Amino acid sequence: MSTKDKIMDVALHMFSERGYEAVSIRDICGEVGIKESTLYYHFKNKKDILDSLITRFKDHISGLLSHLGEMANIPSGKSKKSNAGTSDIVDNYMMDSYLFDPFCNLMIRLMIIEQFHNEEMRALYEKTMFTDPYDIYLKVFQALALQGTFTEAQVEAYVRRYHAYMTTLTFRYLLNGELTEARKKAYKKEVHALMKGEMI
Amino acid sequence: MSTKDKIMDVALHMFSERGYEAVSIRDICGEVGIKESTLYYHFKNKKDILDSLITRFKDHISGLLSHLGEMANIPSGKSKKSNAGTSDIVDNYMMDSYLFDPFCNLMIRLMIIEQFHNEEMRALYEKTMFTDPYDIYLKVFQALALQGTFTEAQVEAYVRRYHAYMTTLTFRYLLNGELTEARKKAYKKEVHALMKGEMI
Amino acid sequence: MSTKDKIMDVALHMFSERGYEAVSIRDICGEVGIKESTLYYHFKNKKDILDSLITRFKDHISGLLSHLGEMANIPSGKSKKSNAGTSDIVDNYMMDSYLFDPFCNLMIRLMIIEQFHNEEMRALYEKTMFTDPYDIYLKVFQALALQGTFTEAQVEAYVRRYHAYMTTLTFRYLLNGELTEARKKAYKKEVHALMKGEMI
Amino acid sequence: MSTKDKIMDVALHMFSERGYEAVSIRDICGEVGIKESTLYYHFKNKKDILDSLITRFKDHISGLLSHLGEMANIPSGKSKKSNAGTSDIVDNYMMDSYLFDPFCNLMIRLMIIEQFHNEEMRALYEKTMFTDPYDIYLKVFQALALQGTFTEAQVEAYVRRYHAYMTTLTFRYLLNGELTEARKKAYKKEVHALMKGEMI
DNA sequence: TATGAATGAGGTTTCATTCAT
DNA sequence: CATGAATGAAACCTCATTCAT
Repeated sequence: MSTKDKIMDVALHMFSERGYEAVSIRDICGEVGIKESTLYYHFKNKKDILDSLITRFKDHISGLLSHLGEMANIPSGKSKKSNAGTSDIVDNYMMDSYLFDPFCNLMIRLMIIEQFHNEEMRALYEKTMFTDPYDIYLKVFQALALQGTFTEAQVEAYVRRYHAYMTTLTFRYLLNGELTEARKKAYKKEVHALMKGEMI
Repeated sequence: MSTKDKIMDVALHMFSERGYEAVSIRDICGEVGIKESTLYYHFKNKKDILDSLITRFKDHISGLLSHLGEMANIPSGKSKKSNAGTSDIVDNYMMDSYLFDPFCNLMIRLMIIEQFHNEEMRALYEKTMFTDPYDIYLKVFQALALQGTFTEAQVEAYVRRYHAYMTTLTFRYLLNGELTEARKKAYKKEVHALMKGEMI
Repeated sequence: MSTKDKIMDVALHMFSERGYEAVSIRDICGEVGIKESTLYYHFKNKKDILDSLITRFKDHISGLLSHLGEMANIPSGKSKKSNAGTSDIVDNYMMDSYLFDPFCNLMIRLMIIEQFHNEEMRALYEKTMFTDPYDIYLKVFQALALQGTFTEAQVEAYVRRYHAYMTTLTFRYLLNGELTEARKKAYKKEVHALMKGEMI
Repeated sequence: MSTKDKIMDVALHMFSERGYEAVSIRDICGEVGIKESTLYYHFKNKKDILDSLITRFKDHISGLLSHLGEMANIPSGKSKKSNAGTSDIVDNYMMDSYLFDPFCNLMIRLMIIEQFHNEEMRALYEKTMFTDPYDIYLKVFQALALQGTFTEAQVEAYVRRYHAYMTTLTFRYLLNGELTEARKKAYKKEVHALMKGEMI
């Protein structure tokens, strides 16, 4: 990993634990193993590290969303197979590539901290934690409705419900202490249980 | 308001916006209108302000819980009237005296920020945002079940669902930007709508 | 003991350990058990405590010296008895009432610390640790010479030697760590041994 | 001289006059001509300056002692010439390289101040002002005894006496006010006079 | 790329002191 | 006598940053 990447990695870990302001350049450099003056070769200033992280996060998110968009455009004439497919979307995209992804998970934590006093962060947080997921779930449930799993009239209520479960479980299990494999597994299992038990 | 209370008030507002570490004694004193040295007459050190806030919060919470405990012991032989009563518990205690309460709301925000690196905060956050509310809802729904609103078998699922809605809405509307009267009203309305629409 | 005396007592203990500047009003008041503002009822300011101590010390010293002066004027026609008497002077005055006296001992320690940067203290230190003792020993040895213990010609050399022993032992055993009874006893014994062994 | 050395030099001068605690970082930096923040580039904290001085002093001392040890091993078959040699040891090592040495002299003053409340300092002070010198004088006088200057039986008494003279004169003339060339000269002369006058 | 050396601004805290009660 | 409340100054130290090498 390049020095620049190492800096971003260490910075994100620290920012997401203690908040941007509470982390010092010294803290970061100490962990990376470079002198403070060296950091300024790679970044204009402290803010620049944060900005780079945000940019990288936005790119990651829009990558995910565009992937998802392509998927949605595939004609749904795929019978049963695609049923599994649609909820796999949630597993693969929402979980594996987003909530469970180390980079994204830490970015979410950082956003949660910063959104209280940073409007840019608030907007991003709102979008990536509430708006986007809702839209994704909506698409998924609409696809499921097309497959006859349930009626179109039920879609909105189901989406709301699913979104509520996912959000609560996320805050409770994924944005708390360290994100271990055990926690991910437990989270996934509980989501699937709720999906089957209360969604039909 | 005494100087000490003013300090705690200002400190909480700032801590809950920017996090404990990012707020300086200078910031607090500037807002309160005292010299920094004066603050140290009232508090041993910066940490002491935080500790005092936490103590006050814990007292507030345990006050609420004990009140609630007394309520639960009142025999439920009150027909329809008490139905309204049980969900009033949620309105009065969970909302008006907790989520909407200016002090508690800011303490929750502060806990959210600090829990990422402070184990004491994490435990308190887990308890006051997930464990305690769940237990409260459980009591309320058990009372409702006794009144025949729904079967006992349904209680657990309903509690889970209600908790999920409440939590998600709380994070989305009450722990975001400023807590206005409009937001509180909207929140209450939406909760009631969900309650009636999806809980029967 | 009056509050004022308690303050002086505590102050002297602290000053003689850590030096005047390094001891704070807070330290003193904390130990005495009063608030800082109370101290200013008894003393004009911090310097005033030190000045009071110095005044008290000077009074003590001049009391000792005038006592000693009276003794010296007593005609020495007392044969053997007065021999013991003259060296009792050293025991009673130099040791019991000066070097071993808790107040004086601590004042000497304080002077040692302060004399490095305080001319008033340097003068007092020079006088009470070198000049005065030398003069006292001189008187004692002159009395001893009159009794024929040794010749007048030897007096000066004996005084120099005795002074050197006393001073060295004092710095080594009495101005070091806590002044315990054991240390005093050991000191006295060693002085007497040297006196007998090397002074004839 | 490097900035770091300049800091240590200035710090020692100030510490040895007013005591470690009473000297502020500001005082030191003002004299050195740097900003306070610069000092923290060279030293971890204030204590680190003191520790560095102590380390340097201990190194210096052990350098002297090991030199002295080598000397002692040289066979004494050198007749009269070596007589002068043995007491030159005292002149060169105890005086020129220790008591008169600007660095050591100031360190001794510092130790005297600090030993009253700092056990590490007390031990160092005891060793370098009483124990080590006694051992050195013992070796010198034993060498002189071998040359027949006096009998072996007299050695211990002579060492005690010499040590007492040296110590007293040191406290009186070398650890008092500024250490001028005149004072050094006077001190040396007086020591030599005593040596010749009372030691035969 | 990386570092050594420096800095102004600001951080938390302690200092001696005052003054009304 | 004693305290509660306040303060300006100064203590030690950390901050992000710069710049020559």
